[in-house]
Amino acid sequence: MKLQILDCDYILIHNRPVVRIFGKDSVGNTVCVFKEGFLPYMYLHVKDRDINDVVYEIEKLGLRAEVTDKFLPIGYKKTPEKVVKITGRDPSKIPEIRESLKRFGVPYEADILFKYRFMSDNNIKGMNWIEVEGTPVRTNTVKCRAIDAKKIKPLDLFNNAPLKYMSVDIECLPTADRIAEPEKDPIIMVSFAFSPSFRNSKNLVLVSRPVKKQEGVMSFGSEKEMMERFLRIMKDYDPDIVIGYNINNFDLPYITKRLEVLNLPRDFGRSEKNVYCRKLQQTYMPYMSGRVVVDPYEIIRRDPWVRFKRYNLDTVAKEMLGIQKIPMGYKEMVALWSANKLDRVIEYSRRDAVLALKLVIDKGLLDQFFELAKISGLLLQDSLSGQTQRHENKLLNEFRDRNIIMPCKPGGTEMAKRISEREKSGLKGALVLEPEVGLHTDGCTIVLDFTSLYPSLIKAYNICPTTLLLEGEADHVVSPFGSRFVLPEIREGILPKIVDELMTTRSKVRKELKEEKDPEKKRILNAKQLALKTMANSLYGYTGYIRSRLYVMDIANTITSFGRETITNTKKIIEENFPFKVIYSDTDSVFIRTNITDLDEAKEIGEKISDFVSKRSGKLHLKYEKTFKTFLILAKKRYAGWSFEKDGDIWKDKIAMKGIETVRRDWCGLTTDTMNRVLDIILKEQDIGKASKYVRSVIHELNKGLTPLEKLTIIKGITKEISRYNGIQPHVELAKKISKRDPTRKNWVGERLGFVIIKGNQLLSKRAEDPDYIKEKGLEIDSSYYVQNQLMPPLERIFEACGLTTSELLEGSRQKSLQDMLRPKKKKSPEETILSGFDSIVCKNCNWSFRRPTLTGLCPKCHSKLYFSGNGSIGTTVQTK
DNA sequence: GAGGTCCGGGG
DNA sequence: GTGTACGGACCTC
Repeated sequence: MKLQILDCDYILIHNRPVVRIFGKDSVGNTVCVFKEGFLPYMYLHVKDRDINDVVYEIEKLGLRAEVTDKFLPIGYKKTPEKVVKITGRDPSKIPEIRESLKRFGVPYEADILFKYRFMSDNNIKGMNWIEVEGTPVRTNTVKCRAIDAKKIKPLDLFNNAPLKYMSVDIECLPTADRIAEPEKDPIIMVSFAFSPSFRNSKNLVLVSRPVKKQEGVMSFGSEKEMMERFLRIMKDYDPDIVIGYNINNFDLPYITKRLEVLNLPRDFGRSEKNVYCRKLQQTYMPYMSGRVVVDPYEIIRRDPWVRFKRYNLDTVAKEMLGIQKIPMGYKEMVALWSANKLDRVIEYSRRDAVLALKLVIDKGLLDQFFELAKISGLLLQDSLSGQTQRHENKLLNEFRDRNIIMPCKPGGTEMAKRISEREKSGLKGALVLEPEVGLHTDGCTIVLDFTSLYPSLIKAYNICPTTLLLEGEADHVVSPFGSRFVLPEIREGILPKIVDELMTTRSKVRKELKEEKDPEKKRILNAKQLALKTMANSLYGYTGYIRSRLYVMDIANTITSFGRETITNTKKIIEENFPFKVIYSDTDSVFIRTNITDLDEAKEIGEKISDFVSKRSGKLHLKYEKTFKTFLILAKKRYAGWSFEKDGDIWKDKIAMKGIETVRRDWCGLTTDTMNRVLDIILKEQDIGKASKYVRSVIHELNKGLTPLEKLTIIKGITKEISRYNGIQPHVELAKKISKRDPTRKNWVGERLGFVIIKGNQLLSKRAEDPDYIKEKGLEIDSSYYVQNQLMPPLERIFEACGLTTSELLEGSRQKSLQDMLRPKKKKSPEETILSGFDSIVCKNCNWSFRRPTLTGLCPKCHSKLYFSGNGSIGTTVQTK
């Protein structure tokens, strides 16, 4: 029998663990595989004691202990060490054993989840396929077919088994003016959406009170009856994937609590184990045995590729699917329920369930997680959470193959040590060169970057805890940071091996992707190459992550030091061999200012430079990324440019921005609009005079009161009781005012308030006013507030970088030509070194030169702790003996 | 620029 | 369940 692994757990039978693997066969049947005979174990590195004495003492405790040879993970050693392997019986007793054995030495692998220990040792990975030989068993512990496995063998199959997806959404009836609480407030509706359909229905709404008979609606006499049906639908449809928008932090915890209150069972997973939500700090973690709980909200919010202003279902569904929620305030819902007018509430609820399902299925939200599970070996449910676990599991597997043992997660004392160590010596990050601030318009600015710089460095220099030369001698590489790593001929590092495998597989997958025609397979291949990239790129982060099992500061420092050296060298190579200047660089990219105006020519030169540098960079590859026809840089990590990328034969342009936000929640629409327009004029027309004139016209309209109130409205939410706010905040003050005017409006928690600042002598925060009230009373807005607090701060920085002072911008004293604009006008402040034209400014103190006076008038160099001052030494190969 | 605090989604 | 765990935006110094 061939099965794809969906979930795994264990139970104790006669005091011995039995592993259960929940799998799907190729036609979608669920099968649970039972495997007996596997026992939990851990290792102990004995310190200051005779190892045989320790074995004897552990055996006295009734545990199996044996001496075995293992490599310790940190520091290169020619030969393995003697460690004790301790085998237990009940996995849940291991933590206790671990603690009691700490007096003998350092425990290793004593906190590996039992299921992952089993999976790792049997080469079984989440979402991968296995071949099982065994006999059927009768059991009432799992609610699907069960077999007792004699043999389990991993298989290499590409396709995925068909899965059943179901989304759930509940509506509750708050009995007070606050978010519903499961202890008190009933569930009034449960809606579902199914893929594939459930008894020919794509969706279904349950209502806890009688309603007229209609398609797709089932009504009940009470909440309890409705929830009983909920449980039956779970059982009958038997989903593999349970979806819900914010299901992790709302619907599922609510349902489980409510079932408890109603005295109903909570075993709607695939086994006898109850569904539960483990609370950790602020958020919950779901557990539903044999199934996977998927929260599109959490996935979308964490996706680095998409950014939305808000992440509520309405916004997200509109942006991603082009479908919105049915508009309804929660108060309206309560009112409609009281009035027994339920048609719209039912459709509202149904839509929510449909949208959540559509997000996951139509947008392929799980594709990448399937692949991440296959690569890391994690179960699908766990692959949904962070990078840390993925790397830990991957490393555990790789370590085991090479007879290396894995450290435990850091405990309290170890963490304290790490924190103080980090505070003392610090972790130096990437190199960000001081940019040549200003508008660059004479020629194209070419951007080149190193593909996967950190993974490439790990590979190129064999950087790994297991190759770090701490003592003794062997042929090695010295990093700019000063750490030594043995050459791969002596010992290939694990990190380099992982990175190599990830990168090699990725290029293979990308090749397949290009040739593949089947859209379904294409989708999987694309998800796979993205997952491989994610894994490769985040491995560096894991080494520097303070809670990592393999936290070695020298490793993280070594990687970044090589990175800094690479960038420094690249800048040098380019400037020595080409007539261009590197005007900015961040981590793995260089920005080159040229005098070339033709896009194709710029691309050609960019590629020529990339090749030239790549040839001199060993295993590293610099590649042409894009061209900016005009480029405006304000500061490190803050720039905008008129970017051109070639799509086939056509150049596609857009305004690209980094660190210059035009959209921010606490900015009004006017700021966003003005900034976008200003950047457009500056970059596309290169007319700073026109841009500044535009700003003045905006201010003029504002002063005359012609700007629509909607453009001036700032929205902020009230999240707690008004009385519990300490400071004075505009939207809170406004809420107080409204309550005073209309005493019926007093519950504000959860409301989002739009306000406009009006004229007056009071404190600013007290001058926030409701836009409707302003219209009604004809109040005057505080235009100077909008100029000073909303418009000017972001605009000032842009114009300042273009050589225009604030007063010039506001007064428009002199119409300027572009040439004039590029010359910073002489300012009278004595701190500033004054220059004209394109010469640079030199700081007397540190000799650093830059092109424009900075906003503060102080040298950016002397004030920031930068890395590149003393770190220029070059990694060289040292031969010993 | 560093360090601390708040808040998200859901009804 | 052999685990204990966010992260981004914003504000202040």
